[in-house]
Amino acid sequence: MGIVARKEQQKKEIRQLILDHSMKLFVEEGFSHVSMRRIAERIQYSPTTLYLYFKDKNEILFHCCESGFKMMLTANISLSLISNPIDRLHQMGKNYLQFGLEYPEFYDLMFIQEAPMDRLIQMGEGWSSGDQSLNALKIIIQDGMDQGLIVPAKVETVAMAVWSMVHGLVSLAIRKRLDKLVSPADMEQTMHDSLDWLLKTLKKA
Amino acid sequence: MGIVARKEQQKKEIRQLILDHSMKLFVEEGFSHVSMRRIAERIQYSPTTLYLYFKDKNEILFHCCESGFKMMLTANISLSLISNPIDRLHQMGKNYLQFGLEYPEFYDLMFIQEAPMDRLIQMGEGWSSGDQSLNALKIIIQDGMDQGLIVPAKVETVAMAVWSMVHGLVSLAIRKRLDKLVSPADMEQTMHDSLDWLLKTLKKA
DNA sequence: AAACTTAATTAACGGTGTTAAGTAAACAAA
DNA sequence: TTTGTTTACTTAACACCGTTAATTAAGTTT
Repeated sequence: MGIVARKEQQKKEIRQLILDHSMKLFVEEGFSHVSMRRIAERIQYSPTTLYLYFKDKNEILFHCCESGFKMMLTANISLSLISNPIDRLHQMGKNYLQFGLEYPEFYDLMFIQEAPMDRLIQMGEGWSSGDQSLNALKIIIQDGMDQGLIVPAKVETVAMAVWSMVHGLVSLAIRKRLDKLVSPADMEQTMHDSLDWLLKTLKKA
Repeated sequence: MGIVARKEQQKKEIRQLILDHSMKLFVEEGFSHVSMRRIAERIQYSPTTLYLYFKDKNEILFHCCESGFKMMLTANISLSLISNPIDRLHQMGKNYLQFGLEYPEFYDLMFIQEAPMDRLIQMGEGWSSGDQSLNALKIIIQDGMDQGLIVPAKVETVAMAVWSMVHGLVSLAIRKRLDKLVSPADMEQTMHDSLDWLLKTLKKA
């Protein structure tokens, strides 16, 4: 039994090796340059070996996606120090923008590409990391309403509105759609201004 | 001279033929299934013939993109009948959501894919259709502020915020990221609720 | 009729995700 | 210890993709 356990350990190690180098490829050379053959080349294995550890490319992307969500969650741990719901929501938004601009390739994978979602839908359930962030958003908004700081409304509606705006900002920026609205130099600032504006308008008068 | 003119006319007709069938492919089989070879197959030409009429695939995508913007503009002509800036902005948002949900493949091309923008950046200038919609948005917001209906702020900031939210809604929906927040049956309604909520919060108290 | 121009083609290159078949080493049973 | 079997991996191949170069066939000009 000791042998079979060690074998499983080795299998896990190679799985992780594949994922690690996949993520490195994202960051270093961009999402579009990540192919099964390139990943294989990096870890000095044949391309087909990857299929012994993952069903297909989507499964690899999905796991990289998961890592992205974990990065996002760890960036948000300091949020618990902020007690005021509005301030916490504001900081959460800032973190979201910062993450998107700092790791555009990961953001792409997590919120824009359809490949990882195809895998997710295929699995049926789960996506704990993603749900977790979403729940955190809903709870903050609910808290804000309970404390009379946010104009009351259906939580899902406001959550969707807030998330959509920050996602809209990041995804339009990543896909170069904001260039005609503001100069590249002012872009990041204006994005944060828009977030500030939302938070201000959100507050109960 | 008559002959050379007719030749040019024919060249334009084939160009248009390529674009028409490309757009049909989008609508009928989805963006991912549009390849040079598939387009060529549809118009009964060899794949390489396309390169006699367009520089590369991005150029075809860019022109399809342009057609998408024209569709959007014609959907917005009735806006001029609405005098109240808030109402006009609201209807503009509704039209935006409707367009995105009705023609997701076109929306994808216009606001999500990077291919058409690469072509645009390569050309340096232009993109009149896109700029036109953006200007319309800015003018409405400016009008609203001038008439004291919208809380005053920098126009670019509010325009970016509003656009980002509706784009966020559509793109998250298209990329299946809203499924965990609301059930598919309630999605369209909740998206409109979020838009309504924004317009309500936007109004000057 | 010969020379030239144009429009379209076939063949090919290097790339992609993925599957099937083959190989060599490690292990199990005789 | 030798035989059979499982395991880990590779090579070869398929069917696509965007794109370029070379080639053919038709039409126009001289």
